[in-house]
Amino acid sequence: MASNRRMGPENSAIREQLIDGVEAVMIEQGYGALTARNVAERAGLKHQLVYYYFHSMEELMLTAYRRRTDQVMARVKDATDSPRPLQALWEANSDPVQAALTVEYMALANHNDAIRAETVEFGERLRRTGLSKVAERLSETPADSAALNPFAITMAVQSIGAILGMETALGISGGHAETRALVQWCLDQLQPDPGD
Amino acid sequence: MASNRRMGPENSAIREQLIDGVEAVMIEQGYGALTARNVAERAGLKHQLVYYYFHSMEELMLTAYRRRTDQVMARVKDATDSPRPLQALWEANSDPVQAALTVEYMALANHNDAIRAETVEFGERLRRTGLSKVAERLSETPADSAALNPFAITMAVQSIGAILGMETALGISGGHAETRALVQWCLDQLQPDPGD
DNA sequence: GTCTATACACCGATAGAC
DNA sequence: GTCTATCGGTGTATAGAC
Repeated sequence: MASNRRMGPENSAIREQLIDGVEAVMIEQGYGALTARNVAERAGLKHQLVYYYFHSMEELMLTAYRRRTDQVMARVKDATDSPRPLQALWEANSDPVQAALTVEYMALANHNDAIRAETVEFGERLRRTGLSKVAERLSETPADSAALNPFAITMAVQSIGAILGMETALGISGGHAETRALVQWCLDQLQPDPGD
Repeated sequence: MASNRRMGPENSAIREQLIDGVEAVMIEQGYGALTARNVAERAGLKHQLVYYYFHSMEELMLTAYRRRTDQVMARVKDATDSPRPLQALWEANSDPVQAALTVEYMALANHNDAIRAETVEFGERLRRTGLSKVAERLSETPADSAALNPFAITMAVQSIGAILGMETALGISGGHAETRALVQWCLDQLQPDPGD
């Protein structure tokens, strides 16, 4: 199984270019087109270099996925540090390009054990991260129901934002304006804009 | 372009078996594994039969997709005919197997023009269909805000249900119980169960 | 209707030259 | 570090025998 092929260093610029290539192919052609030849060509490199820097395509994919989850996590942390964490989460969550990539990785996760394991761990961690500051702020406003659980509100906001982004990426727009208005109304009830 | 290859009839049982094969492969291995060989083998047939009943893999995929959208549409119509259309939509929308298939087709739609066109048309139509009865019922209850638009509520319920299903399919469960409680609370406010 | 045989392209992965 | 060359395997699609 383990071959004794020569391998390149982990801090190489070429390595990063290959990972960039994975994301480009993923966005432009989808996970089905993730081949060593496509990825390398997209990065202006020869396809054999993939196997100099990575043991397999699988390893390259997983490395690229981890780089992305780190970036998303950082963005969510920034959002929750803002004065209106729910508002920030909402705005950060409906970018169509990110949504298209998310769909692609979710589909991949459904059929690839390594990506799935990473996705589950990341998904749970992401929700907890988004949660803490939201819970803090939410406790400052009078809740009129036990149903207004911070976990649930965070998930609702993230879910609606995610689907809005996915649909926008495809070109579906029916009901979007109305939905944005509804969410905004809810957010304003829960955490009034200090500027108002 | 157009070859004059012999083609089988459109009302053949083998045709349906091939379409069943597409869905099986889609669920078990993902759209990346949608090859004539895989699909036919899954249906217990030789791969050349694909090209006797369909002009191309593309045509087979599109045919399978249309069969599925018809089924989903029928299910949503049933839901909206129930006494609590929103409640029915909610329950019909978070099935993990369906959600996994939906993710797969959304990813495919992002990179395949024919599937995308079909998805956009279907998505807009599905939302309008879910909408009519919801609007009707909603107008019977006193609305305390213009934000409670039927379009928006339908989309919110469908979005949260879809993400719940997708995450469940992967194995993510954090916050799900809380979110279900929140949605149920909202639904009960909007359309109280006549049985209560 | 269904099969064998075949075309040609592309895949992951490796060996070894430079 | 990066390249040429190569392996066996699999993909779509077609022609033609049965």
